[in-house]
Amino acid sequence: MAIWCRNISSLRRSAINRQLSHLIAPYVSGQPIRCRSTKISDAPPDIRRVNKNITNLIRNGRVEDARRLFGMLTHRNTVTWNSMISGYVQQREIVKARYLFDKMPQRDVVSWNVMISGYLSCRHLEEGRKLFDEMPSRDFVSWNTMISGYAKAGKMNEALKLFNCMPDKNVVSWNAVISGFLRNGDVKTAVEYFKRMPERDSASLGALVSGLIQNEELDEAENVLYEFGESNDGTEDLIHAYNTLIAGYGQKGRAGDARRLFDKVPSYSSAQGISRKKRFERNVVSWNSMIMAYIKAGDMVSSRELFDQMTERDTFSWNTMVSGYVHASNMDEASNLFSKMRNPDVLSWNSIISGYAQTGKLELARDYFERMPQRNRVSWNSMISGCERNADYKGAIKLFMEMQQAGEKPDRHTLSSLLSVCAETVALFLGMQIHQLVSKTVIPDIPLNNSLITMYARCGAIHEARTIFDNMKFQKDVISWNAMVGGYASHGFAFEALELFELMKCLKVRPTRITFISVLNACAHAGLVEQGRLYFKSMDSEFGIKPEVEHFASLVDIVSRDGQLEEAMKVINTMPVEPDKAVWGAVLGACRVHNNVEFARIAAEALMRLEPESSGPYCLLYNMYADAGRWDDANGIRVLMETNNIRKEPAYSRMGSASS
DNA sequence: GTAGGGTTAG
Repeated sequence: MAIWCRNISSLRRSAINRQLSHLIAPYVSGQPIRCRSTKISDAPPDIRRVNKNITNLIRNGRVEDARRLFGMLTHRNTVTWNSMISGYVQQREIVKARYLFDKMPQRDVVSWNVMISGYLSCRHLEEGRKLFDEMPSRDFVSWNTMISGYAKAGKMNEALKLFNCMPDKNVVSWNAVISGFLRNGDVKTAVEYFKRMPERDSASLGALVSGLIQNEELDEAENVLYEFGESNDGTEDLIHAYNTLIAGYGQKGRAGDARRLFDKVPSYSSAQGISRKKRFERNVVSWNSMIMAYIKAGDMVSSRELFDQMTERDTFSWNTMVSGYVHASNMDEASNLFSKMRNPDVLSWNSIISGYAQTGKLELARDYFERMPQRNRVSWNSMISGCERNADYKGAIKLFMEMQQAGEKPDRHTLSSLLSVCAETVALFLGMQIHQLVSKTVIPDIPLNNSLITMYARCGAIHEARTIFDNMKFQKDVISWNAMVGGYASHGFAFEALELFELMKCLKVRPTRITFISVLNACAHAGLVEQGRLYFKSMDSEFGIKPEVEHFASLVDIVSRDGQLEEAMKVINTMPVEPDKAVWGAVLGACRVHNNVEFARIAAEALMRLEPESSGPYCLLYNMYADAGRWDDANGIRVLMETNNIRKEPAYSRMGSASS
């Protein structure tokens, strides 16, 4: 039988063995361990088999189980030790690995190599190098491990030193240094070394092309593809490399270039008798990549054309096309295509659901959601975030409860949506509970921390928001800053908002249009007229942000609150965008405070045009006329209201008392 | 398919 132990019956009695047999069973010839001691104890010691079990446990992430098995063995060979050490290395448990390494009776070159690679993957370069220098003999792997360790850590000088004094380099050594150059952005040297390589294998060209694409060197990638793609070496995976570049062009929105490359690849190879794998011809990935390129460029017509031409589509092709339509907000085509599918998988269903949910068709989304054969976390998240974005806050919470009942655990996306719900509904208590859930279930990343800040800030818990913000230390993005600056600004902490804004500029965090909305708002509330003007000017002059209508509204607000109503009108008359109700609302409010009836009339009339149903401007103007004793004008407004069938809203009860 | 190095497409 599969497990060999010297004294199997005593082992069997022990609890640990019961556990072990349970967990080893699936990996041993698919059969549970039979506890008939005669059969097992008669079995010959098969270390290879035991080693395999250890490896399998490790492969399934059960290193400690492997360790328990390892500890029970009476016969181990070097491979047993090496496997166990490698298990710890994979788990980054370098101390435990080293303990075994020091304890093992005999080491071979693999033991050293495993240990070295363990140190390198934990970024302990010096320790790795120490072992490398100590080891009695080295093979290719030892050298290459060390070289790639240096290359990955960005220490190309050290990598090259080793590479140059390496007695015999193989293709892996070359690949390691070249990918090191590429990772460090040294494209030129990478290509140079690639050209100098004595031999290349199937991965060399593909790795170079992909590395060049990551360095935004798409044209260079195309050059090397032509120069080296045709040579005898490395042509096996030529289509792979072509596809890489087609996809690369696609991601950069260069659908034309992608197509040019796509057209260079024959649809069918004329070479007969060569295995399909080795022929240079379009495969389904080429087609799918090209379709994606068109979708990325927003050309749904061409992508559909290509899709229709395909003779062999896989689920990926269908899903790409469906999600393309979803992103183009063409839900009719998306669902049309979806209804024609081979087997929609969970991704296909999720595309449709999120498409409907994001476009506000929550009932349709729910309908598909109910019908899908299998749901995953993304399905739930799509529904919840759809509800949140369409202001169905109750629906979002209800779905979350259903999700928990269904046994699906929330992830950062779920929690982020829920925090947005709390922020929108100013539900501080629920928000705090979600915060607890965050602490329990995930390590918050930047977006999730931003959601927390926004939630607390919206709920007025500005100190809580600031605590999260400060705890993020250097892990902030501009959204974190915006959330905090905006939180201060909207709760009347103008000074704190501006202080933070200045700090953010000092730290070279580039503000966005959102930042300036908060900053200008803070200035408006704090009455900082000149500072507000300066900030407004700096938007374009310092940061190249063209002011939009919201910013103009703030500027108008700033100057008109200060009583500079003529100045406000000048801004409105010269601004390049159409003034909206926020702009005129600011003017009207200031006119009321500063008692400027003439400008109030202009502002109110503009508002009446923009919002014909609202009684607000009528009421305000009425009150102003009444206060000024201009009863004719006041009555004129009343008549106008009756003519236009405007009913006063309860919020404006002040007018009722004034008129009666 | 017992352990160690580089690396490639949607």
